[in-house]
Amino acid sequence: MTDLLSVARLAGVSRATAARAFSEPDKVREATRNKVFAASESLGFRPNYVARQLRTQSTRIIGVMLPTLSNPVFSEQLQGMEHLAREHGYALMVATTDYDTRRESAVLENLLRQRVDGLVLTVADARHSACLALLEQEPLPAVLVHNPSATNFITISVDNQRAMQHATQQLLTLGHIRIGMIAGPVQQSDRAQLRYQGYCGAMRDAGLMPLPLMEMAHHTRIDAGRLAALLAEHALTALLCSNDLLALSAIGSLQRLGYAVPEQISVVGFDGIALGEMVCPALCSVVQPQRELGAIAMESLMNLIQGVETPSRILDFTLRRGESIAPARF
Amino acid sequence: MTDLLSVARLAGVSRATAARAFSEPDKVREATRNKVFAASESLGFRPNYVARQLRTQSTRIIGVMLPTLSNPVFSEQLQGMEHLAREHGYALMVATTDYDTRRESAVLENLLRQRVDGLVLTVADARHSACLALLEQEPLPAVLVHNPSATNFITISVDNQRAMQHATQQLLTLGHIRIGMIAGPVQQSDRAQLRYQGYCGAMRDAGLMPLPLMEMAHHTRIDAGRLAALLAEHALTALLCSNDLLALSAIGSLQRLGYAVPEQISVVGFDGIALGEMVCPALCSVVQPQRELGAIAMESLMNLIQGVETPSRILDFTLRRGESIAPARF
DNA sequence: TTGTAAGCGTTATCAC
DNA sequence: GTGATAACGCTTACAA
Repeated sequence: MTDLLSVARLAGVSRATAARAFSEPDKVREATRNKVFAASESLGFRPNYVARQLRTQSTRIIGVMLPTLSNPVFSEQLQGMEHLAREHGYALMVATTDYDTRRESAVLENLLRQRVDGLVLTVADARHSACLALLEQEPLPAVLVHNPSATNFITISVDNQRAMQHATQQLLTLGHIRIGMIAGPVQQSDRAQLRYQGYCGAMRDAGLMPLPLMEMAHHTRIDAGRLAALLAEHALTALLCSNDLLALSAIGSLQRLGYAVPEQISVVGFDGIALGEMVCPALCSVVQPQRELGAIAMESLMNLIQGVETPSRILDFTLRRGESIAPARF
Repeated sequence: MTDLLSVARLAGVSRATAARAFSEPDKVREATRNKVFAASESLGFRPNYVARQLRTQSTRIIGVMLPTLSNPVFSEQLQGMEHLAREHGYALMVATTDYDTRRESAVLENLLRQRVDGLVLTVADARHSACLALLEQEPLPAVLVHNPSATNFITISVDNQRAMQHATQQLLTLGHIRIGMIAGPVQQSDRAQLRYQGYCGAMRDAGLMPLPLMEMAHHTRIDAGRLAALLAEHALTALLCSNDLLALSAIGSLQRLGYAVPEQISVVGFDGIALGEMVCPALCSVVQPQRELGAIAMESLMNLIQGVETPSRILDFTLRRGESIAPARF
């Protein structure tokens, strides 16, 4: 691959002039500039960003760390970040962790070695995170998404607890009393824990005993057998799920078990993934602005990088009514 | 940030020795090595990959270009690639194009300037792609996913045409005759076109006239009004969809329109996304191994980078029966 | 086993 | 306006 020096030679100018022709075109006489461009063209010159990065000490790369891309919440978030980063001329280096804290640390270390200009990350549990502890020592601009419990960082998220509390109240308003909640591996998700607290709060406010959280082995798939047992044991009429995939999986399982949704049992999800609206019954869900979470996080990071102070933000959620909840029947 | 020279000085050795302590530990006496590590530790040294990349002319970064991350097919594929790349010590630089050929070219140029060691890409239409034309001139290892029509490249995909032909035959076997097909913007997807050809082939083989492809404005969402018109006009009893999101959207719309699926109308999707299995009725779909497509593409790329010749591959599909198709009723 | 020194392809700081 | 030259932080012959 040709370099700037060859271009300069072919154009009959110095390397400095060739460089200027690209970066500060008006500081170069037009004739010279054209010679440089012609030479560049004929040699198939392509600027080497790595060299530039080393020299300028700035990579224009943003490191992105996410638990998984198999959940649309995160891939939509990533899509939102990608668009915004591109607008600002930044590229994305993306890594996933599968909710594994050791991978979180390894990924972070890698990104730091790559000298990314900033980070947008979502960790499994911000309160017990070696990775965040390390990051705190670093002067690198960083924004967390979905991790409001990381109080030492700038975070972008919705109020998970209040959101789930709101959803629970909605069910209570519909006359439900025996309401249960399921989640994926809860140790791996501070979000799920906050959502459970929201459920508990709403139940207690209504003078009801919250049920223990039913924990599934997988973040996004129901164990139909255990679900059936849970329903029977507590005679549930409504089910809250800590995310939409779990909720959709629950609805499918329930229907196969012979339950009518929402006539016999109401189901509520969390996240508001696009698919939830398409299926029938449309999923009732706490909608968080998925792309916007990513886009705003990236926008905030861009500010930080430019030295502009930027606040943490709690974005609004909405409860999408859908068709998967109905008044309780007695 | 500290550099190797400072570490070396603190350890009382030369820069070369410090470097070797990291890259070829056994070529350094243990005592020296420990001095280096200790110095490195106390200074908080972190290798600068950018400098290494410039020096070694190898970034250990793979460029990834995908149409969108909003379709699980692609995000799963990316997930598969990410795992494999990480295993091999490569990082991923990810960009999306929204099926826009101009963005494809821009993204490619960027990735080339970043001097990625290889590329895994999925383009909108491999037969008309400025981006691939450019790439052909480059000596860079590259693998295409989902673009079997790119004959000058190594491609990993399923046989889209045969797969859709198979699905269509399945419907024919069930007694369906009036079978229609819908797709997203077909100009933007060579895959959709291949799938349509598969449908046409099966229909003709059965002595039936294929219907024109019904093109939706969006890749992943149905226009319910137009769908209804289509159904009525041709009195369809079965509907093929060029992807699963479209199919799920179609099922939802149909149910809201009062159709029973599959009793009145059978629906078949394409891709085999995980969600399709969860909903009820479970989506009948041509399943392609999404993660594997990504993983194998990345594996092939790793081979290419090491100079090992690697063939294009057509992976097997399976038809998942699901619950969204049934025998035709007369 | 360790040190010296050149070089990767830029950008930036000087002079002219 | 343009040119010479020194970094940026690392790897790697080659020497010692």
